[in-house]
Amino acid sequence: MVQRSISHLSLEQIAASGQCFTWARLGPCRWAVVHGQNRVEVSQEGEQFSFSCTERQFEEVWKPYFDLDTDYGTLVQSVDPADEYLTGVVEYGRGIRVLRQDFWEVTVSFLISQNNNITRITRSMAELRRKYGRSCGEFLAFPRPEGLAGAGEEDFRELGLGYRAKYLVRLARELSGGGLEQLEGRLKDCGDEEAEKVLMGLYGIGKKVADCICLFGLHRADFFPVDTHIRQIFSQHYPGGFPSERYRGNLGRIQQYLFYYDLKKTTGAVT
DNA sequence: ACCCAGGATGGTG
DNA sequence: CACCATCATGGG
Repeated sequence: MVQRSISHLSLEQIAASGQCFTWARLGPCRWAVVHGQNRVEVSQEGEQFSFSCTERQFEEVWKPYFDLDTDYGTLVQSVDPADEYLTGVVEYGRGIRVLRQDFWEVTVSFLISQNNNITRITRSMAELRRKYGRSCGEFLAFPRPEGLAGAGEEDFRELGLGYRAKYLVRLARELSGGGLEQLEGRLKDCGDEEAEKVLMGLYGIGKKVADCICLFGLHRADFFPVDTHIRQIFSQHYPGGFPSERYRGNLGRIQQYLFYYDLKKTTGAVT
């Protein structure tokens, strides 16, 4: 058991932020989180957290996963005080962080996410894990490409993937047998622009999904995925353009604050 | 019944 | 190049 005091971290907010689709709620302030072959149960009371793991696992796996080496306090302070909208947005989502998730799982998540809603994405990811997951001790880890490569389009449609089923069929087969490791290796040597281009070369992955993969799966903090929510925000609050340069180095995190706020607003959680 | 959802693809002008 | 119909399917 590891106990830590951590600021700028709300499990509740992150779980509802639409960046990860595989957390399981265990209680009011308690979540089960799976990352690769690791699983942890985390509970939160204010800024007090307890993780069901060893110190070593915390340092090596969960500290990076929760992006705890990034100073969100400084980031929050860097927000332009004259920008009342963004100031409110960051204040509202003060517990948001951008997780450092697994590349393959993020790729599948956001491949499925296109023209889809978060509830359905979450359900499809759970079904994929339930049907094709690898047994990993007491829990199921998300399947690797090999675990999905045997499935056909109809198999994925049954899980609610709809027309995206054919994308996943092809992706899983292409990245089986070392293809995934090869792709990850190649992406390491790429700059941001190049990485985005490489990902867009995959069937079913366009610019927006590629940007999500770069941000959430490759941990490249300057990607700023523009989806329907962000488009709406831009037209409503930044008709003259968003001040990207000011937030260079943290554009992805700023994007996540904006997205989260807009997401809650449309569900009526923001007054 | 209608519109929307963390869009991408393939075809057309 | 820029548009645009189409793609499944559940949520609100």
